[in-house]
Amino acid sequence: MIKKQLIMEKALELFAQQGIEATPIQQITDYCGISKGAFYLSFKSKDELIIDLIDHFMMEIIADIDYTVNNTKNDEELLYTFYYSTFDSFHKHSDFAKIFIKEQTKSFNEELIVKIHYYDRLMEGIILSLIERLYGEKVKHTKYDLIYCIKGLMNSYSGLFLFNNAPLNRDLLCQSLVEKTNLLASHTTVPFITPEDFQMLKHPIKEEITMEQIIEMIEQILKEIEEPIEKESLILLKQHLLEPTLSPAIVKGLLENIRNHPHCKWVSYLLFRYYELEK
Amino acid sequence: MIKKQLIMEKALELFAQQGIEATPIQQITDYCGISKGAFYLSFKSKDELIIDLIDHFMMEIIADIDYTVNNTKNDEELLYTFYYSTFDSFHKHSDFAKIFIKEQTKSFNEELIVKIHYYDRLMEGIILSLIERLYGEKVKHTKYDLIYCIKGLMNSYSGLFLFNNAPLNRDLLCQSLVEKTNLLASHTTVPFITPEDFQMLKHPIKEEITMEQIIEMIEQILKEIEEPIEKESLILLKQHLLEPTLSPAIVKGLLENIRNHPHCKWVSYLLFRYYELEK
DNA sequence: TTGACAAATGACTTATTAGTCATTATTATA
DNA sequence: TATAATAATGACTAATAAGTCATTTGTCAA
Repeated sequence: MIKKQLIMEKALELFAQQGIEATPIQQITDYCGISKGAFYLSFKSKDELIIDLIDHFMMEIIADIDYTVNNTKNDEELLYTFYYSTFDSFHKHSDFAKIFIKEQTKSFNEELIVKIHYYDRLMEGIILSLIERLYGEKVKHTKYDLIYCIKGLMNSYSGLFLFNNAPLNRDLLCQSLVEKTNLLASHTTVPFITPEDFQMLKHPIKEEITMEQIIEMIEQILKEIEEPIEKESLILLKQHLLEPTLSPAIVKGLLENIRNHPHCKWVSYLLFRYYELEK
Repeated sequence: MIKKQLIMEKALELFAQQGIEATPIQQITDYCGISKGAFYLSFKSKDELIIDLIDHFMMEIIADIDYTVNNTKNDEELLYTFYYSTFDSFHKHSDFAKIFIKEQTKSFNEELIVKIHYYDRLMEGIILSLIERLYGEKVKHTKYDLIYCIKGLMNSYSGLFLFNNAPLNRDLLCQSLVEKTNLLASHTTVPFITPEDFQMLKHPIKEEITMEQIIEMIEQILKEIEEPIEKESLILLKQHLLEPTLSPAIVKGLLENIRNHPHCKWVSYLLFRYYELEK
């Protein structure tokens, strides 16, 4: 279903320029060169389009960052790599990042708010595991507080480069943030957010995903993509889920095959977790 | 014009609950117990209401913070006082802070975007003068960078308390932020934002205001308020602007009279600056 | 070539809401 | 009390945009 992708791309562009509310379906379809009716063959409603956009891009962004963090073996580079891949993702999907940062909540439906919360918690989870890995016991009392500092810094500086088209020195930015993070992690003695506070902001980061859900997602993706390698890899992975026959090396290779396809990032991330191929 | 105030208050409440776009004029007027037509006797349009809300509250918040900072003589307390009065203002006007944080930009008209920029720059100006006063030459190369750190921290933690009705320990929060700010100010060696970058984000913070504009504002306020003391003080201050006759002590006293009236905060702030009664 | 099926179209329906204005109610004044 | 001036009303207009569906267009197998 290539049409769906076209609509999502063009809609995102218009949303970033004008805002979501200010962009009528008609304008999106005109921009795509299709009829208004055709839109409703791909999406049930405008809200569904918005939800799909958020899911698509947040999944991709988070899967990217998490993968990068998990595959950086050298602790010295970890923090830098984290910031770098985060800003890299924001930059790559800057249209999405713009609407996401600026149009949070509004009134919108409950589903959207829950979604945004969910991805926010996921991001916090990644940051937390990074902090624990880097600083361990030293930040026992300050680690949850540190999460909010990191989020604040990221937000402040990313706004700067999303809404200013001046080219910026991403290397310097990341070095600078690494220094700041290390400073705060090493010397903070008065944390504001305690472990209890953090728990209180409930909604577990987990949300275990079942094998059935993954299979369903694979079937969905199979309908959407054409590339033969990715397609075959997905089919094999699906069969392996139903009845394990492949060796770990083959599974890992298949996952590498699909990892960089935009439609597969999320599912490959979930499968990596499912098979615990990395920690 | 008490009607205008009523509409602003009720509208703010509904905006904070449902979002601006999602709140029709009819609902606001119903909530006020007036007719729809009456709305248009007070405001030319819905956009004017929004602009007025932003002006009213931003002026009050910024005047408050600036006044507090300028009247804290003890440098030891300065940073703490700054954070405390900021969060105090956010808390006092939490409905406004909510819509302001969440609904930035959208598509909206040019005027709004310029307004928001303007107040953002004003806030940066206050933070900058605070940093310069506290750390002086030591932060020559990092002060502009520090501004973005402080803004990021404020944003991160204020979001936490605006959208979580749990009571929070504001004293601890401020102590914690003071420590963080001091850490960053004392040890940062790799700033990201250079003085040149900061200049590039142009639009001067100044925007000098003329005496005529102040007089016009006073006349506007005189139509809106009833309290006799404030009213007389304003009339005397206006006369003094046209033809200086009062001693500095009397002027200062008159300004103190109006300082805490919601409608007068901005004008009193401007007059303080105009007479340079404090630095 | 034809007929069956699917894909695509865009005029239409329905709903919402900003803003207007002729009419009515209220208040002030003579 | 009568009259003029002002304030308030809400039915109405006009504009916009989401979503529908009868009709047209395109595709492909027989």
